[in-house]
Amino acid sequence: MRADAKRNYDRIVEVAREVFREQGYDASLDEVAKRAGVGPGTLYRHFPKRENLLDAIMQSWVDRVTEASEKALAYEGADRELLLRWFEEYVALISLHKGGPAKITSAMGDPTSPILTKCQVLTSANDRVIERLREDGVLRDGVDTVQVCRLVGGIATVADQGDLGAAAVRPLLEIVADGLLR
Amino acid sequence: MRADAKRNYDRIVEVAREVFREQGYDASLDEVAKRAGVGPGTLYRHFPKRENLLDAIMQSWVDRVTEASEKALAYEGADRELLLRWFEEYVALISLHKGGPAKITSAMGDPTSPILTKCQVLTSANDRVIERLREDGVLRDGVDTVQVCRLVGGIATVADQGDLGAAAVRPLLEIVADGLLR
DNA sequence: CACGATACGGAGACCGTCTCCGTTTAGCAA
DNA sequence: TTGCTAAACGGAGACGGTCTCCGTATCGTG
Repeated sequence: MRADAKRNYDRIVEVAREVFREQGYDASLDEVAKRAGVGPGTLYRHFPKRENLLDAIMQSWVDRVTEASEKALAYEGADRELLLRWFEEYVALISLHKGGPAKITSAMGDPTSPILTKCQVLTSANDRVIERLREDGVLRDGVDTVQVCRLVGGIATVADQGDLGAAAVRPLLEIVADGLLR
Repeated sequence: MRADAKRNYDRIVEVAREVFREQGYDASLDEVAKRAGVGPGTLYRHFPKRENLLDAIMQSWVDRVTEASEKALAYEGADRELLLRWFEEYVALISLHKGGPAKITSAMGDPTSPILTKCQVLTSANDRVIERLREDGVLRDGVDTVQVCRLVGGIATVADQGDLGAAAVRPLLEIVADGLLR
């Protein structure tokens, strides 16, 4: 990659992160290009689809994810509380941008999604928490990771779309947690 | 309303129902106008916002909703099964169109939404079921109708976006139901 | 420094939303 | 039936977003 290309690439990602946080995932890409001081052509060459840009933005995000799951697993307390803490982290992680919960949760079931690999990091982080509970023998029978992601992702999605705060989300997570534990 | 106006109004609603079912809630409105054989101006005069058109489409839907809740309440069996049957009806009702679950669930918390009144029909139908369970003393403490709508709406939303069938949705509903019952 | 590969960026095609306003029509009254 | 007016129509076009094409500029190597 040529030096000027890399400069533009980095700058676009940086600006896009800012713009998406401000305006959500459907912000204008020409706007991103303009703010980054490049032509739309340049942006679309580096990132042919909107998703490719999102993918690039998420590089730093994957680190956070693993970190969060490790933090949750390190918790020395009741299983229910461990699960709830993880759920809250999970919701926070996918809600960093407006529209994130819907985007990420639906990408999980779509093998062609460009952000699939990023989502898999999340699913496997979730899996570690779920496995731990299964080993403790406190998990409902027949539950799999994907189902948990869908349930929590669903809550995060409605919270995102309805501008609900953590206080409104917590009881919903508790209901799901209690449904998952035996 | 003049006769020709009414004719066009009705025709637009009819066509829109068809187009939305085919292409989802973000189908082109000019396309709707074209298929209805009217100019875009006519469409936008009758329905200044996309939501107004959705609202009109939903007139027949509200009848289905009350019917469904009555059917659920008439069920003579275990509370858990009653709740699950209602949940399945609920999901089906809001998933009639692609994008419906997200639209309807987020409209519930938005007092300015033009489809608010339609959603209230749904919330109060849900409320009747929840009240029945509360009277039976099988409901978890501190649960309110809105929370239930959000949980089930969340599941329906991810199912809608991920093209999940009833078979994948059922276990999720069971988990939520068990979390809601004591 | 020269030259080929690489990257840039803007003009513009395309599409959806929505408005403005000149034209048409319904429906009433004489 | 005819004439009139308020109501309704509908299409041209402004606007904004997406994305492409291609002539131009730049990098970095020989």
